[in-house]
Amino acid sequence: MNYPEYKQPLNYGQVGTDILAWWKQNGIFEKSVSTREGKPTFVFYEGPPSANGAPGIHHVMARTVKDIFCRYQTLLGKQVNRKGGWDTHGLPIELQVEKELGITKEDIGKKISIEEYNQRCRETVMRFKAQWDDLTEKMGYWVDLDDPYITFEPEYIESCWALLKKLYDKGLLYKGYTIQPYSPAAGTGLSSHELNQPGTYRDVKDTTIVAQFKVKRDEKSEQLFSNVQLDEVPLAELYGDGAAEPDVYILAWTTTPWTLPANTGLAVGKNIPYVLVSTFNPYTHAPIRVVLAEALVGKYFSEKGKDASFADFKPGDKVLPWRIENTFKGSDLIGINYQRLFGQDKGFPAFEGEENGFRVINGDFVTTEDGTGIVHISPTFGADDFRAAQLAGVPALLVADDEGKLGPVVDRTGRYVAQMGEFGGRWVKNYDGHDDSGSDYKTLDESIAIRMKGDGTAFKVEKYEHTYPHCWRTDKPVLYYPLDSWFIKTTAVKDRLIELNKTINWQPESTGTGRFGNWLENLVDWNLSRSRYWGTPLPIWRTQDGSEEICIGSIAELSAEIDKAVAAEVMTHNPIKSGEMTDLHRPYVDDVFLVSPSGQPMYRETDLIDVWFDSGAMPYAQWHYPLENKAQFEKNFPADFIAEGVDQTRGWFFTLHALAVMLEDSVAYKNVMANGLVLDKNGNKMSKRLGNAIDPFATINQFGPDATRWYMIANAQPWDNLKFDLNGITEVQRRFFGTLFNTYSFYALYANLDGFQAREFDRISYSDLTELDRWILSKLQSLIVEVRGYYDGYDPTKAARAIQDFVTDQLSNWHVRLSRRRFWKGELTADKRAAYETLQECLVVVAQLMAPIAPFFAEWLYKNMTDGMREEAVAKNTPLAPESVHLTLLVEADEARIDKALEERMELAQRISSLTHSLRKKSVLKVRQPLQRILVPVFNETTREQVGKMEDLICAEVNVKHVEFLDDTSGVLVKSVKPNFKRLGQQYGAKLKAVGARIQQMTPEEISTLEKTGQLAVEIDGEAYTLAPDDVEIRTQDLPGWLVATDGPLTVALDVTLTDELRQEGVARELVNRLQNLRKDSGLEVQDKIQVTLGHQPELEAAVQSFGSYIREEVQALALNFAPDLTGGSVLEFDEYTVPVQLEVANG
RNA sequence: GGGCUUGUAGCUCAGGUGGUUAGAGCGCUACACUGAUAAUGUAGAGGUCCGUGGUUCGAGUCCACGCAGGCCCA
Repeated sequence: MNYPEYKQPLNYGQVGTDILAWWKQNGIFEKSVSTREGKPTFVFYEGPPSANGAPGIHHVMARTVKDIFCRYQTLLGKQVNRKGGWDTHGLPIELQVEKELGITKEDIGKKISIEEYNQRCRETVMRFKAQWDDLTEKMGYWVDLDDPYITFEPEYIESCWALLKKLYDKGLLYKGYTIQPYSPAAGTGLSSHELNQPGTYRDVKDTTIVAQFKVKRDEKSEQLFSNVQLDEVPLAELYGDGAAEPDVYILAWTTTPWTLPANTGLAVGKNIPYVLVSTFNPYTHAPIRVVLAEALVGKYFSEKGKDASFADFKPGDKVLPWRIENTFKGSDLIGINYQRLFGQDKGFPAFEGEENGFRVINGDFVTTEDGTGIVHISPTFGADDFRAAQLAGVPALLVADDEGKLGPVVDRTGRYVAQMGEFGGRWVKNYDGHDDSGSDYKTLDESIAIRMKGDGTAFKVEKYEHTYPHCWRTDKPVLYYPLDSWFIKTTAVKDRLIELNKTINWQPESTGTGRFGNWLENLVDWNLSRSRYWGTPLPIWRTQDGSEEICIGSIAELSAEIDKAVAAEVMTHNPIKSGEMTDLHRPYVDDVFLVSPSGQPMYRETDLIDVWFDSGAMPYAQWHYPLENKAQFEKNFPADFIAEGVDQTRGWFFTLHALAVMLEDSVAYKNVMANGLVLDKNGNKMSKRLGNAIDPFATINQFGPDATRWYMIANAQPWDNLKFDLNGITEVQRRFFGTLFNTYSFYALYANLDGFQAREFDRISYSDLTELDRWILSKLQSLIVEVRGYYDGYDPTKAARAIQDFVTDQLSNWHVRLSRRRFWKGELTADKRAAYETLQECLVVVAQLMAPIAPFFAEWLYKNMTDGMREEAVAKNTPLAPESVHLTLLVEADEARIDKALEERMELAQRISSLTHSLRKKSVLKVRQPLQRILVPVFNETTREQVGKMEDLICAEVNVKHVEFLDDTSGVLVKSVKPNFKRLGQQYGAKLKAVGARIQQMTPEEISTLEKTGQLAVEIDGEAYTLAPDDVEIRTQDLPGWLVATDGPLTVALDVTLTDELRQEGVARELVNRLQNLRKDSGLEVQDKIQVTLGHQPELEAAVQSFGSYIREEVQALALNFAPDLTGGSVLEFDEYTVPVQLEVANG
């Protein structure tokens, strides 16, 4: 047997297992790299996963994408090294350890030492490595698992240090502060993760204030004082005689009144409309004018008070009279100065830069959803505030502490500092748990509100319920508070980041230009600091006062510095030299003290660095570069290709890019694919909690890795979210893999029967092939071009769909179906050889094309198809010499064999066949009943010629004797016209409707005139038009007296006349069919010869009389006789009668 | 709240540069076929192309504003 045969259905899981074992045994992955030694490289970076949890089905998705392009490039002959990696640091690991130990961060250093804690993290982080490795293998992801980079290893950390020092030396590493969520009661900053804990956001009732900020009258603000409206109505008329001109205030709302004394700016939206309103202060009843967003006027002023009499207003009236005086845009207000709410005159401190504060600035976050459309800015207590103020050059209110160090007006315990006048020492919120139950107890917010009411600077004070984040540990409200951090000055290279990003090929493009591009446009400095324990320590040592510092770039450098410290008696000995310190993590680095040039001791900054730095540093650190392996690094930088989930856009994709630009002035990757999420079949996120997570192992086990991968890739484009439905895999398995398997089985069955073995040489020459063979080979070449194009363009979905359509629609359902007789009939003729060779070529090429996506099945198919050819191939070193499809070179399309005309006329044949089948169906004539002819109307020679060439094929497929053509001259065609709107629209524009209607009314005579003379004069609405043939599409509508079917311009008519001969042939074919069934039911092999005896039946006898030899040949009968007295045996059932039959296997 | 993204048949998806009758596969119904048979063929049912406005002779397609889902960021 030349070709292995398999039982139906094929066990795809088993194919995966078997091929995997074979790969391992023969080191195929290693060979796929080593056999490409010296060839051009394709550089791929593995984004390191974290092995502290079990892998999920979405990892199969992401890794399939990676694998596809690495395998494809290998097929192109490139060398693709794939170094694996593990991400080992970070918060999720710490949290997991804390959960398992039942501790919190506060217990670290108390209940458990940092050393023990980090040891636990180190053990935990690789806990699921075995499962990950198992999945990697089973899903067929080829990556080097033996020599991965691991981010917690000293060499890796040392590389990170070296890179940090490079940045430090370039002046790109600095210490500053940002506004972060902070828990005063716990004395610690909170990560966004901690803020996202369930229950942190709670509804609270706070005192809120709409504050009035008094505008300073100057050039900028003059527009608020003198304008048309006000001039028209004398003041006296409004407020009574002798009234002074009212002050103008800007209104701003806050839910945190305690931040008002720290206000230094007001933000407006540039394009938001604002109004100036005359009214009274509801508490002091003083006449005032206020500025607020037009959209929010209704929130503060009732309809009743609109344009009401000001003179009649009396203190105590509920309804405030008001009138709009003027409108402005936000941009008009920017730059206006106002008076500080709690100024030095009221006993509050002066501060640096004060002269630049108390201005109206732009804030792109300002909305008119709530408040007044103007946002009070206190740069030390809000992230937006901080940014907007920084952009506008508005200072923060900072005061000096006892040591002269500047800080915000709230200390780290949550109290106002002493300088804060009458409020000095007050708690911002109740962080110390003091008794606040007394009836005369006032919160700070309330005290401030009372004071402001008295000052006439409060426009509205009310309790308001809103959601506010709380510390998950202390249950106290979070403060947004300035905290020290180390930053990488990414903003310094912003333009270069943007410029180089434009050279990166993003798939999909919108992620690169949109999500990533916008992120770069709005770049802020990269906050590196993390106040944690398990991570890469920041290698910076500082003196107590921060005046001297050093950034360490290697272990050797650290050791040398320690020596200096030992000499200065800051350290007793050098733990690196003594071998005590082999790990660069905390706490060991914290126990290292260095000495500054001026002799001061230096302590390490206790921060760890952002884990994203770890992964972004992998192009360098995976080779322990820049400390060694320069050549290795340069050979593998930048990457040709990376792929991860779209959620990595601001994670790994960014850190890779940022570091590459800052360190190498280069992109880190040339092509990048951002794949979407894997959701459950209803479009919900998968989660273990909801129980809708798919187990990747069970899935691969059940369906095999190939169907799983194929489904994921073919169903939706990788960058779209995938609604993962196991039924989809079943469908892929049945429709695609099932069909492909059947096609192979079909080939194997008959090739083995014939003892046929395909060879690379000694094949039927191309020119001797039939149209059908040349057609599928032409389609195959077109497919190669198409699929290569899709892979080259990083579009695996289209590649998969093209392969799938070729296999199911073209190869299986047309070529093989029409070729079946060629395979099962008679001796191994040249035509039969041609059929085998054609199918063989198609299957081998399909195996290659599908190999990147379905590596196991492709291997199975390739080996089954070519193992018998291997020996000769190896001897002659031909393309089929490699033992594995993954070691081959992807076939190039032979463009000379692409015959577009042939492809077109085959499509015509397919459509004509389909139409004929549908006609048979309508007249209830089964395909087994031969018919005399079909009629095809043709309007031009080309169509006639094309269909003519396909006549035999069409006849065979639809079982008719002839295809006849009907041309125009016959005069029997009834035609119809359809307006060509595209052309008409361009020509007639608005007149198109009338012209179109007129065309649809064209008479047969007019159609004929248009066709013959090439033009037609018509009158529409009294105007004369001349129609050209291109203006319409002419098609056959009907053939009177015939049964017709149409498909666009194509029409087919079927001759349903039955002659005696046709009838007899029909009976003969029925008989063949019944006998074939009987053969099959009797369990005969395809090659068994038989002897048949039939009972007496006139119609059958007549049919046998005329078509005996045909019948005998079809059913492989040596004899076919009638016996009038035949009894027993089987019975053949025909439409109208039954006949006894005896079937014997003939000997010999 | 912002950025990006998706929305077309029961389900999964196609639908260059606008062209009047919006397609495919699966599923469903009916019939046929039965030496690829857990396959195949033919026919049928199934659509406010998320909504509203606009541009246009003409919008699934272009524009604006919304709605819903998703991701990231505040």
